[in-house]
Amino acid sequence: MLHVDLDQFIAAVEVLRHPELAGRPVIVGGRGDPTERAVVSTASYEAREFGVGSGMPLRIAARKAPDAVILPVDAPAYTAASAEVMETLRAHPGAVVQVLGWDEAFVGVDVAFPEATARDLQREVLERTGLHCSVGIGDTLLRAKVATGFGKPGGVFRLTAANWMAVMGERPATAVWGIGSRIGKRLAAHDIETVAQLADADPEVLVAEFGPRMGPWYRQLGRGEGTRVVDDTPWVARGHSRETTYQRDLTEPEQVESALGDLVTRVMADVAAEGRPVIGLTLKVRYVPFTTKTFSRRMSPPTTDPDEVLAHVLELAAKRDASRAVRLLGLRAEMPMPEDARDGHTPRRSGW
DNA sequence: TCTGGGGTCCTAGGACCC
DNA sequence: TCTGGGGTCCTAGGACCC
Repeated sequence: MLHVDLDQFIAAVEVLRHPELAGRPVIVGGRGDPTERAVVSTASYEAREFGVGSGMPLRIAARKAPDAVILPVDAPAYTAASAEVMETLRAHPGAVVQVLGWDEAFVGVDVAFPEATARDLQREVLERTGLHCSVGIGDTLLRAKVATGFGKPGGVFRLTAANWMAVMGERPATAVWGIGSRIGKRLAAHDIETVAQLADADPEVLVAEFGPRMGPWYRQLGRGEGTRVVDDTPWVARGHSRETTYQRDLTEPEQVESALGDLVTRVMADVAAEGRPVIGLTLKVRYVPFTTKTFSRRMSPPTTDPDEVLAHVLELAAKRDASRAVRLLGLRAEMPMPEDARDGHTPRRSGW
């Protein structure tokens, strides 16, 4: 299968509609104001030369790349561009498309020369959308996904059982999709540093450290093994959440109450669009010294009434430490899965 | 005057029931 | 002067991804 990943997607969409920005460092994040609390969504390759990357505070990014053009996030524009890209992939004969996000998808094809298909897809996407992409080829979703990184920008790379260890074995375990820095540290505590060491790790050690499910799972990741089928079953969201980092910390109870009302309104708008009730709520509170608490509760019976949800949210909020200023509030509503989406009918995790 | 926003899944521990 | 064992549900927290 193939994994298609648009190059610097958000920045590329911005350059398409602002051609005068081509070749300049472009940073997209927040409301485009580097004095605000926000982070970088995407930096163009020119901006990355200055050490700017995704997730970096916008304020720091502006300091590193003082001449960069900083633009606000325009989600509807990226959603539209993404839809155009995915339609292009689906239009390729025989392609099964599993969308992972705005800028990437797995594409299942049954062909003798996947490199040729990869080049075809790159050309089709470029011709129809003006966007460049990199393509990974693999015999598992994981290998295809990891392969794409070696193809960037604009290239094609293949990773299979035949070359996985040769290419990945000596790299850090965190080079694998699904092993982040935290798990990397816990692995290192057992002298598991590389992909090869993870692949050969003692299963009992991993089970003892990570549990009966995640232990064997991480070992499998080290081997590059996993799903071999692209699943284009439409995604069904398990829930919807909204969160806001306030530009000025909330100190008064009335401020918190009104902010919670806004959150409930936004979350319930998404929930109402789904036509499924709320079966659980999680309230997230980030205090001023950077600490986060969550409060959750099940809803029985399920409800679609925003007023009822608000009453429950206010009860949850009463559990917070009211003496501390609030920097962020988040609310997640969990919804029941539709009958026909149970038991793996919809992919349990995208891509895995 | 560091540290967004939207998702998913797993684990631990306590409550509760039989 | 004794409190097993299995199962499920709930809450809180952690980790990962784009």
